[in-house]
Amino acid sequence: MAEFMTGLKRTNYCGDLQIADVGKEVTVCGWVQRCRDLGQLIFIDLRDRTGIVQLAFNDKTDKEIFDKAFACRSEFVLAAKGIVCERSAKNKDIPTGEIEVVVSDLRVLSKAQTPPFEIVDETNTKEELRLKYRYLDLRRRPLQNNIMLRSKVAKVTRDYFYENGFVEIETPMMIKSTPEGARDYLVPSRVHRGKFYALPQSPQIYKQLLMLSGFDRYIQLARCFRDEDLRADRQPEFTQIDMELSFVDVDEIMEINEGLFKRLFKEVQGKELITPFERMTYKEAMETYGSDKPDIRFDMKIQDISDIVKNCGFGVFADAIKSGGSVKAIVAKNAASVYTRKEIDKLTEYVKGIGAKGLAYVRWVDEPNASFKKFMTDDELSAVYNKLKAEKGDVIFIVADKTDTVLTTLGALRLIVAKRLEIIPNEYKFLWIVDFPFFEYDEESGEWLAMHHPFTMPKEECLQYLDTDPSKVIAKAFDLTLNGIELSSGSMRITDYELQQKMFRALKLTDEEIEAKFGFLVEAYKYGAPPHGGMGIGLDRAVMLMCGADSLRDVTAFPKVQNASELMSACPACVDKENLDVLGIEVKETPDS
RNA sequence: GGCCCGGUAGUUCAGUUGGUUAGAACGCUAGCCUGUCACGCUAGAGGUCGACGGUUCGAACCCGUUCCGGGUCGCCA
Repeated sequence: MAEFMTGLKRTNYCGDLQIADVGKEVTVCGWVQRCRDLGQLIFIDLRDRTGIVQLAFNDKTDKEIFDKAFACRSEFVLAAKGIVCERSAKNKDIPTGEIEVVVSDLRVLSKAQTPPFEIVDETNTKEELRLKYRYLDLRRRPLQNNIMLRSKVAKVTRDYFYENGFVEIETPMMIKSTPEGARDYLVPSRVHRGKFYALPQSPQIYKQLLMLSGFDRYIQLARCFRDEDLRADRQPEFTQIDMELSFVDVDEIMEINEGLFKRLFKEVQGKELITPFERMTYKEAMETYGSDKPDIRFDMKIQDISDIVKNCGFGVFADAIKSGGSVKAIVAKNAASVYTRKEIDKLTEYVKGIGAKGLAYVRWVDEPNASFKKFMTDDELSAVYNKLKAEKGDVIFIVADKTDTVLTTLGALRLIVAKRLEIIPNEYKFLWIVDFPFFEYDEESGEWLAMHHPFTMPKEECLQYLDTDPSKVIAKAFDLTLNGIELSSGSMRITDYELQQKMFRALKLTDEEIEAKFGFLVEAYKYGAPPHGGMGIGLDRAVMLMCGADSLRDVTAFPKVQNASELMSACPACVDKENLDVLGIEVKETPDS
């Protein structure tokens, strides 16, 4: 039978007690980390979210309490009252190692079964098991720290925006499904048979309408939902620091966000960030890093050697250029010892998997040894090495294909190689990507689609190309990236009715489609709209990077796994037939579970 | 949906060419121990080898199917 706290009240957190507290009578509460039974002495490490403190029990002092301590096991929940004493044998390795609590009143508030895995900071236990017992995994120090850091980020974010005159407004979780973008999570309506709500992919439309209502600076820590496949940095539900500002242009939105990150890193990390952050156009990012979210903590830039090899005897290179593509390379410095023939073969398999036809390489151990050397003259080879500034010890990777393929392949390769060579410095490199193209050519349909969303404002000087050459239209859209991860995405919005109609027409939307999808929004803009734009910052990703975590699962209290289920509660799950009947839904196949 | 990796005690893993009773460490249980702090010492319990089917005299091991988890590509305006 568990005991109660009657007559006791917690006075201190475990981790807060110090040498200065010696002599004080305190009451601490927490979980048993570990018991050390020395016969006539027992030590119990008591843990709460602040740390660990040692409880000391002596057989001779109080037999009744000693026997209680003797029966304690890992993860029992205790309240202990006692005097803080200086230890005779100190432990310099832990913050509370100079003191201990000599217990005069001990309550076993809850016994505990042996947990399925040890609750320790460093664990090798498989994530699957830890996720099934997430509430136990969350007792572990690293996860507790991550979750508390996340809370602090949210707090500082609110402080910052409130101080800057933003209004926090909640937008609905049940909204109209819009067919653009990611797949929606749908919620069937009981009242309206056959109709559905959608969970928001972002509060996009609502925040724009709030600008029309005059709230001119809006902020929300918004829950967002996307029914797409997961990745380490992608959860189906996530939190976005969502904002929208009126009477501003791109620069001011960027500035506000730089201010936020400066503040966050200072208050949460104790780090000074240098602002403004670097900026790079989308075009430059793609051409030099093969990515719209380049990791600029290291170089290994993509270089073009098309000119040198366009007439060479190596068909793969020459043909690629003849058919409008290009030949480009990255140079991995001092990589020849790591990248053996076998290792390079693995990379070749990898690039084939992501769409390239193959991978040419030069492995320079003593002499440059090119995989294609028998097809090219010595002069041509030298020209390549000179152009790339390759040296002894380097490995050159070359891809020849359609230019897009070449760039994305080398961009992906660049990251893999850098990770393998361990040349990525441990620092924070923010980078704005600006001047995104407005349209994206879809090979399948042969149509130009909106790269961002159809309400994105094009740059004024590009409007002339709307009808003639969509590829030349640049959007007032920008992303903020950090260490190769997209942190946030923003844009200015179209506020002019005529221009919006023009954009819809450029996107080949019919009047019926416009009316059905965005009718209410289009109408709203007829009634007076301030110029406005905004951003959404992936809070989870930002916290992940600040924690140095590899996965969003490490910064989300109750995350979902790759197939979008939650292992602890076994969600999603079947529901009662009655519930379905009310909704008019018939499930054809019921899974066995 | 494609590709790659993994699943053996509570946990993390080892397991030879397919061969007798499937091992280790940690954890757990019990005993001893007055200054431990990853306490120490002694003893003990603990296994549907993810599941199903096949090959074989014999399967943790070989083959097939399937389930679960991870990574990745597609996807993510």
